[in-house]
Parts: sequence; structure tokens; C-alpha cells
Amino acid sequence: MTAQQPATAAGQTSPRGRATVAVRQSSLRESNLAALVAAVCASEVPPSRADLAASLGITRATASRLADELVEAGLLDEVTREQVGPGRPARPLVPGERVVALGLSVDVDQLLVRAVDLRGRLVAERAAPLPEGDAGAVLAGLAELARSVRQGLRGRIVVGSGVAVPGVVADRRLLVRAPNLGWSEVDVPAHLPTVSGRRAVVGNEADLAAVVEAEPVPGRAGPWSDFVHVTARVGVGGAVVSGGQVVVGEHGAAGELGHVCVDPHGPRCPCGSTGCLERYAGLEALAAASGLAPERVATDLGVRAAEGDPRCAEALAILSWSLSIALASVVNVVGISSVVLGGHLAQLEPFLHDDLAHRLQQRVLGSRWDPVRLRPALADPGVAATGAAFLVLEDVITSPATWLPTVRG
Amino acid sequence: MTAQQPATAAGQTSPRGRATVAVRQSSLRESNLAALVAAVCASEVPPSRADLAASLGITRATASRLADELVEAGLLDEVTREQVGPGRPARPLVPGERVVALGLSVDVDQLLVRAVDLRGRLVAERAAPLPEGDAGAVLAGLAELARSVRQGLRGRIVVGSGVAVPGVVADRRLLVRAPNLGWSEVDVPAHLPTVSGRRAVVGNEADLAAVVEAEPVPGRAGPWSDFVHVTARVGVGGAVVSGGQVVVGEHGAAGELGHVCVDPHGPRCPCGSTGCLERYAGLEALAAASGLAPERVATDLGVRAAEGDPRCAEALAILSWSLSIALASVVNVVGISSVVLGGHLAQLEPFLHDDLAHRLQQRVLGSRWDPVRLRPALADPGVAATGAAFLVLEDVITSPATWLPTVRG
DNA sequence: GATTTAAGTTCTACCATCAAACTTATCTGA
DNA sequence: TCAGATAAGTTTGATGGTAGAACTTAAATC
Repeated sequence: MTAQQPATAAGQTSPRGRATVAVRQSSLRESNLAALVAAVCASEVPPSRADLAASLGITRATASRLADELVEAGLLDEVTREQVGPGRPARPLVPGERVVALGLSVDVDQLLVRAVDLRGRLVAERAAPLPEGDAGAVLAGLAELARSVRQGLRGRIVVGSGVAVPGVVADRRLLVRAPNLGWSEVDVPAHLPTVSGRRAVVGNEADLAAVVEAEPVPGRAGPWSDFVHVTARVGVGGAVVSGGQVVVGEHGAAGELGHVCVDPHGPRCPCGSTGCLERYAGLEALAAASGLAPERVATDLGVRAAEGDPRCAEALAILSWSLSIALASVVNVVGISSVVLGGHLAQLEPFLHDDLAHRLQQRVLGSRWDPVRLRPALADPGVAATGAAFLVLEDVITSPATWLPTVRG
Repeated sequence: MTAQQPATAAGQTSPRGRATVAVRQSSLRESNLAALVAAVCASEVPPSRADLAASLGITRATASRLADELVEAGLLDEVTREQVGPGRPARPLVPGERVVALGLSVDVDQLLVRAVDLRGRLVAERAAPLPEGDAGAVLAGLAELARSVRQGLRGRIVVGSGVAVPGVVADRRLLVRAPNLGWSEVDVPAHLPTVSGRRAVVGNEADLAAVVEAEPVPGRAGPWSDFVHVTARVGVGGAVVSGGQVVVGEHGAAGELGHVCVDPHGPRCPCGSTGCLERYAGLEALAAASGLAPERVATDLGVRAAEGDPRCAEALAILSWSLSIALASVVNVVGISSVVLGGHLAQLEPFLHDDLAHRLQQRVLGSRWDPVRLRPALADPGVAATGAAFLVLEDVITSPATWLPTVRG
């Protein structure tokens, strides 16, 4: 899902990564504008025009002209830096703070709308309980919530909106099915207002959470660019991130870690298979094994197990065992040896880490050369909404020319 | 492995797919040359200069000028087409047949060298038994064999050589480890002659077989661009192809389908884990279960089972069961629902197809909406060598400008 | 206050593409 | 047989974006 387009420097490319359309003079400019914005967003310290010229391999003249246009349009901001040495002082550039995107999220229990700026900062946020009714009613409520957030964004350049949904998404638009909401074949953008004339883009919530995990700030890579993201809540979902990109698969349904087979002789799963990971690591299974109420699992299971509660210790051991089998298979197949644990697994991570790492070490083929790394996910229950906004902001970084006034003559 | 670079229209991009280096006038030309060559290679019917101009969105003038340069350099050939209607007759273009690449392959039992032209045709081939000795001795033998094949290629433009090896490859160069050969940390290109001043590029044999499966002719997509390729020979290997590209993973070790866990309570595997697919679908396991000699498994197992031999039928059932569990997990995670069966599985495919398809249908999450497709691999034991040559030919398609005379003034 | 250093700007040259007119080669039909 | 139609390919000058080099600006240093 989330179909992060394989953005290229200039021109369209086929799925195989070869150019299918020729490039012209103007694409040259567009692609250099994109390179400039990407460089500014990716940089830890705000670069000057001269820095950009050097790092991108263009002349200062060209870098300066392009940067001026971007500053003029508000896509970049100029900041002042305290002088550090001789020479004319630089005018460093940072991502434009007037640029914001809306991130919408539909979950099983609430609606959430966030506004995030190009620097990745949360500008506004509003939540509401899930309205009663069908997809139309719920999305009408979401549209209303989004409108109210937009009210408070006067003076900003609202570049678009993204939506996170708990289901399979095709083509960044169609929600094919969302079992937990009971929806199928919903054309989500059709129910939402356009922003600056642009339709909302749609993504799967687990994928969007992984986007933020991979890139905590739009356009700037996080510490890990290749990892498997497992999110356990009621069900178990996940995403595979490779080279900073979420792997979406043929029909946008990749990342179904919950239904990797842990034990073919294990319990039946409603999906039709047997011994799926979800039957061991899902909330229901953990509650049953530990004797805890479902809402206490995330907070109490680890602590109780550490205190010596035998049922909790047993539940934690089964969790670790089942995760190790499923994750080892995934790691062997996709060749990625970093794992991010999300949902209630994030809170249990301190109690799981050593045992799970040890078990993975035994089952992962390349672990002798490259040990498996484990990390808890960001502790933000609304990440998916942020990820949805990032989806739009990444588009701005990829093709900033769209947002420039087309002055011809 | 096989690190197929995510080739872009113009300029370099980061792993995240954003431009890191600006593009200049000359990149424009380079990228349009590449687009032209790619279009000619991808086309079923040879396109004229006017066809190319229309499909790429450039003027006939530009298309013509670029095409002339490519024809001049031998990268494209002009053919004559019988006239079909009024107007000046077109001079259709096809990939240049003088352009050939060498594909080398080291296997556990033999050396193989092929020469393949830009149209994907096998031009020459020579095989030799595996020489005694260490990596140096074996690669010296391979170099000698390559030299002898090159002798017969006078008048051709030999653009480079690729090498297929049965092991993990890093950076298209270093053979990290090859258990079946007992090699590790071998800098393969260092032992081989350069071709036109270019070092050989190295890839994993399973990945290279998948490359040919995805693109039977260089630059022209085959029927499937997203599939899981399982190859069972002595061991069980594989590759995941997504969007026509082989998924290589963080360290080039992706695609280890042989060590996906089928049953955690299953037999121990030398890899340190338990119940790996290789313990069920590997040649040794099949021979033991069926009572057949290892070399007869591929040819006889299916026939004997169909004739009613109970041990063979049992062995086939276990094979199908174990494949279904492992493949279902892979398909759920990477979201790809096409499977190509290679090695001895290709020959067994007719006997496996129905039962395996049925089992997968039950275990794969999205199979109700998108049934899993099964297909046997190409019946060519030397595909890997062809794939190695393709690796080089794809580079020519991606950046043909490298092969043009640099006329400046 | 002269000198050094480096950022940013201005100007001309270059080069690849575009647009449009032009040439060439074949078919069509009287 | 030959003019007309049709479409491929070519030539010409214009356009637009970057390169290169000289120039201006602003601060630190001595």
C-alpha cells in the first residue's frame, strides 16, 4: 500500500526503473529544484546556497537562482546563522515552515487529524470518537474534523491531505477491504474535500507508521533504512521497509506478518490457515495465556513476568518463541536484519529483547556475520496520521516545481 | 544480490529514490539516449524514428539525431521492413546484434561461459568441468574458458562480462561466502580479465536465473514482473522479484527460501534452526523419503507417484505440504502472488501444481481476491550464465552514452 | 583601515531540445 | 505514366537552462 512512487530525478520510469518518457529542458530544471529541496530537507545543519552548489555539483549561480525561486514560493526559508569565520556570512536554508500537510486517520475507535509542516513538526491536532454508521458517515465526520483543523491554518500553504486506514489500499486511493471496520471497496478520496485542488492520498496505517519510523522528519533518513516493522495490537500487522521505501507488493497487500505460519500443527485461524503468528502474538492470545485483561497486557505483562508470575512468564515465552520463528523466516527471505517492534510489542520490548534476540540469532542464516538488531517503535499512538501527512510532504519534496508560480514571460 | 541499480532517467539518486546530484545539459542527452535504447529493446515490433519520437514525447528531429548516433555506434541496427502503406518507408530499429556480453558461471560441478547479444540470442557457449583446487585455481580456469569464447567474437562489441556464483554477493563484486564451494571473501573480478577495460560484475546464481525469468530478452518485460522464484537442487534457494527487480536485501543475502521454517518441531538443520524448508524439499530429503537415487528424483518422482508408488506419493505429498507452508508465509509478507518453480521443482511442477495451488489457496490471505499463480521455470540448466550476461547488457541499456564515441569538437 | 576570505550575483557562452518548414520515398488513382 | 497524397526523415533557427568566469558584498583578521 502507500505506493511510494519510485521517484526519479527526471521523467517517468517504468516499474522496471527505465525511462519511458524522454526528458526536456524544463524537466532538467524541475529535477534540480527537487534535488535542492531534498538536500535542504536531508541536511542536519541548514546549508547555504554555496553548500548546496558544492554538494549537488552545480555552479553557485544555478543553485542561487533555483534557491531564490523556492524561497520566494515559501518552500524554503532563509535563517540567519551566527558568524563562524571570515567571509561574507551565509544565509542558510531550511524547509519552509509555512508548508503544511494534513494527516487524517481512521482507526477502529477514533478519528484523528493532524497538521504537520515540512520540518516535520506537529502544528495542530484534533481527535474525535468514531461516528456511528457506514463508511460514508464515518468519512463525513472525518471531513468535518479536517475542515475544523484547516480553519486554524490561515497563512499556511496547505499542500494536501493524506489518510491512514486499517486495510488494504490500492493505487493510493481505493480501500479494497478493512476487516476491522467492515468496509470494502471504498473510494476514500471521493468522500473527502480536496486540498488546493488535490485529492487526498490513502495509505495503510501500518505502512504509514513505518514511513515515519524510516524518516522521522520528511526527507531526512532515520537511523535505519532497512527494517521489518511488526505491529501487534488486536491483530498483528507489519511492513517491510527496504532502502527507506515501504515494500507494497503486487496489489498493495504486503506486510501481512500476522499470518506467517509459526506452527502448521498450531491452532486454527479465522483466515483459513493454522498456527498463524496472530494466534500467538495477538492481544486475545496474550490475554488468554497470561490471564490478564486485554487492556492490561501491554502495561502489565512484562512487569508481572519479571516479578515471577508463572502464567505471565509463560505467555511472554510463547510470544518470544512465536515471534522468533516468524521473524526469522521474514528476515531470511527479505534479507533485512533489523526489526522494529510496535503496538503492545513496543512496551514489551525491554522484557522481550534479550530472549528474542538470542532465538533469532539461532534461526537467522546470516546472523553470524550480521546479528539481528531489535528496537521498539516510536511511542506515539497517532503515528499513522503523521505518516499520512508525510506522504503528501514527500510528494512536495519530490516535485516542488508543482508548487512554484509558473511565470512564463 | 545482483544489485540491480535503481536506474533513473537522469542523475544519481539516494537509496530513498531522491536525487542527490543535480543534472546538467549532458545528462539530458544521456537520459534520452537511454530512453531510446530502452524503447527499442522493449518493443515487440521494431519502431521507426518517428514511432520513437511519438512514444517518448520528443520531436522527430531529436529522436532522429539520437538514433543516428546509436546506429553509428552499433548499439542499434537498422532493418528494412516491407512497405505497408503510403508515405516514405520507415527504417525500423532493433537492438544492435554486434553488441554482446559474456556470461560466466561457476557451479558445484562445472564452469560455463556464454556470449549473449543485445537481442538476447545465445551467440556462443563453452563448458568445462570444475578444476581442482582453491578459488584462485577455479577462477583461473574460468578466465581461460572466457578467453577461448572471446576468440570467436571478432567483429563484435564485447561490452563486459558477468559472473554467476552460488553464494552471497556484496556490491556486485565480493563473494562473501559460498558454502557449497567452500569459498569465502573472494574478490571474484580480481581473478578475471577485464573486458573493454571494465571489471566483471558478480551476482548470485538464483537471482540471475530470476532476472532471465523476469526479462527473457534484455530490456523487454516477460509475462510476470512480480514473483517468488524457488529453486530446489541440492539445497533450496530462491529470489523475490518485485516490479521486475530482484529484491537484494540489506547485505545481498535475500531470498533464502530454503531456511524458512516449515515446522518448528521438525528435523534439525545444519544452519542451526529446526524444520527448515530445505529439510523437506531438498534433494537429500526427497531421495530419502521416496527411496529413489538422488539423480533420479527430478525425472522419476512424479511419474512413480502417479503410477501409484506409495513412497513416492508420500514424498510428493510432503514436498507439496512443506512448500505450501513456506510459500504462503513469503507470499503474505511480500504481497506477491505468483510463484515460479525451478530446479527439480520445475520438472515436478505438473505433478505438484493442483495440490500445491489448493493448499496455497487456503493459507494465503489475499487468495480469495487474487489466487496464487504457479509456473515452472525455464528449462535451461545454464540460465544463470545468461542472467550474468544480461546483467551487463542491462547496464548498456541503462547508460548507452558510455558506449558512444565522445566527439567533442 | 587595508587585507583576506567566502557568499552570493551578473554576464556571456554553450548545448540539447523544440517548432516549423523542407526534402525524400513510397503508394494511390486517374 | 504521372500528379497527388501520405508519412518518414532532415534542416534551420529559436528557446531555455546550466557552465564558467569575473564581479560585488559582507564579515573576520591583522
